[in-house]
Amino acid sequence: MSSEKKISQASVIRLELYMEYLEQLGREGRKYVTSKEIGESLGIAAVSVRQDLFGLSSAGKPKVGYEIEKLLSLIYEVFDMNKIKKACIVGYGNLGRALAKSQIWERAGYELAAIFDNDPSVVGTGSDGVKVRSVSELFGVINSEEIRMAVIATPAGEAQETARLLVSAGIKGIWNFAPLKLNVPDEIAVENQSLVWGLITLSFAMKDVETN
Amino acid sequence: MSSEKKISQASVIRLELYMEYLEQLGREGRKYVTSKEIGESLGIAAVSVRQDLFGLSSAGKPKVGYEIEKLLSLIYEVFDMNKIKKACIVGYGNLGRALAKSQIWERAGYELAAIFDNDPSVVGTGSDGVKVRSVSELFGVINSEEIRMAVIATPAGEAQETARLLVSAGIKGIWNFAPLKLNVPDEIAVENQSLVWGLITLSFAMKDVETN
DNA sequence: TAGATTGTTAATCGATTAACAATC
DNA sequence: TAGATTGTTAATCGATTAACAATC
Repeated sequence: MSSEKKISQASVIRLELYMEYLEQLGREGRKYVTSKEIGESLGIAAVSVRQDLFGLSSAGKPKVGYEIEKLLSLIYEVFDMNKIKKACIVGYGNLGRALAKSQIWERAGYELAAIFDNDPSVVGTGSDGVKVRSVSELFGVINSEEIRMAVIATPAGEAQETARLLVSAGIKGIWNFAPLKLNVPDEIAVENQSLVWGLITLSFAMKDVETN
Repeated sequence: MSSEKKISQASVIRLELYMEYLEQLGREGRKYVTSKEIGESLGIAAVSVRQDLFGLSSAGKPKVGYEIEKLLSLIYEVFDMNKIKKACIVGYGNLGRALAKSQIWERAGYELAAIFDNDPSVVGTGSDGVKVRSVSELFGVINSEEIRMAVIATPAGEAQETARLLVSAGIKGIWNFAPLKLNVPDEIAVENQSLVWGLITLSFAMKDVETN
């Protein structure tokens, strides 16, 4: 049914940039924007912008450009932002707490439905009405609440075992903050966002610039 | 002086994976590892592993494999992890606090030297001996302490102005958590690690799998 | 030695950029 | 209409994979 072209990982990153930029233009009351303007504002070649939007089967108008509202609808659709999906967090340390309190859930179309932690001293506390439960309840809660996405914010040493447990409970996508490759079945989507790897990547880029 | 080959962004990500894996093998007392074993453990083609290590001018031994300690030294060098560099955080909200308290600094070779925030109610508080200062002190402190790397953990609306200020103070690399493209001079390294973009990327991957 | 594994060039694949016809 | 901009194919570029000689 879906006649969509394949959207590359690089294109996904750019579409996220376009989304923020288009929303900003929308707030300023703009109706249309050209690939040239998007490209110049974001440091991307206009032809790359057109290719990315071509991948969305987007309908721009020659000479006028792309209708901002329509383009945003297509992007929201691609990112599955229109329906509310349930998420849970495993690990309620500093990072887990920051994530729980952040506004990313609403922004991306999620409801934070559960939080799990092993530490008895945090079980029962919570954030905005979501109580922290024991990991022993993880399997049952994910099943009964039909949660399909989970965040791993545990210590690195517990990440692999947590992933195994999550998959057995029916989780289909894992947002992994532990700095290691999770061993999970191919059909499980994993997005790694290890903070330390981000920091190291920046160190590399800074060293690179110096050396030149 | 550096005869290093160009290391691609994709290779950097893989080298981070190798690093964690090699350290684990080292803790288990292993001395050598082959590209085949690294590849199979991390889901990467062995020839890709060899190409990445070739980029490091690494000296493996045919039939034996790569010496783990030597390989790790080369990776630490590439990631500039051997010398302590100074970092600062701008924005002491939930995310800024989680970052300040995390162990990533030591891991990646940084010393968290300063924290800045605009909110008078958090100025003066702090984390592990690092006091939160007013943003009005930012320029002076970065200059006198010779800090060259900064984290932007401010609200998105303040990120661009913060970046401008940081660059004017002499910062050379920015770890940006705001979901937008920062407009900075080309020679400034920027690593974007917007949490909401990570979450959206996962949503896309999950949708992709469903559709197939 | 024979066999396994590296180092490195060549081939393939995919993503970016160029070109340009279609069209508003 | 003329000119600007999109949509889309072709060309280029870079990264991944294949091939295989060197070598331990």
